Amino acid sequence: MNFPDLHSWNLDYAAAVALQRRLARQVELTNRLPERVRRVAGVDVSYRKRGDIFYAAVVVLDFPELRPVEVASWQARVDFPYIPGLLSFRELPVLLNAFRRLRHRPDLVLVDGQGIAHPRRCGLACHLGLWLDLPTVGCAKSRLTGEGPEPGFAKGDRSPLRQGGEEIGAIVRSRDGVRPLYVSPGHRIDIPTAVDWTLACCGRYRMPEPTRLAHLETNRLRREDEARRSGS
DNA sequence: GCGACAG
DNA sequence: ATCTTGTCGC
Repeated sequence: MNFPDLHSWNLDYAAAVALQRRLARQVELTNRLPERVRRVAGVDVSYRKRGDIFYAAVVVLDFPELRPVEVASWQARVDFPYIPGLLSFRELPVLLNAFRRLRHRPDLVLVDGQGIAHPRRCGLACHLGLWLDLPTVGCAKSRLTGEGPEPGFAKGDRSPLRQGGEEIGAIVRSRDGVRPLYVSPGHRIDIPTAVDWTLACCGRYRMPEPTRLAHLETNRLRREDEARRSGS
């Protein structure tokens, strides 16, 4: 897998928005998953509120066992600020570098953030899917845009997430009674299938196993690095 | 101008 | 995302 150098986007707000509009046209919303999905990956990024060092991790699990089979990570300084709608410009570079260290190519990637449930239909999951040329799903813990009714109480209950006339994702109950997830396609997958895979990857926790484990790994890395720094 | 706003 | 203590519920 080869990746261009992304250390500096060198983009202002208008240019980033323009780029997203172009990228959104390349997003595919039809299923292009292999007949048999054997490996599902989850990605996440962690950092301090007041700190520019980002820790990214990608965890690959086998399916349907959902056992971790490989972990890759990367850390780097990030200067791009958090701007609602431009999250991918902040987290994508360090994430791609973590992916670059991966030996096994996953069949599907679950992302902590939105897919097409984004003002310009180009959330982090879409941007990552396009870069990696892989099917991706956005599994966000909260809403960025769109509206929809509260889904039922039971695990698996869902309701459509819409913006204007279009359906951009689903509000999904991943466990009984928990706050729902905002699921939307990232790339090469449709909405119902994105929901199916999200639920298929959920164990006894609110977050799907791939992103949940990536989150744990990312926090472990940060604690480790911070301890290493204060001790030297 | 005002409110909303993934992580 | 992170900060941060105790507290409510299974």
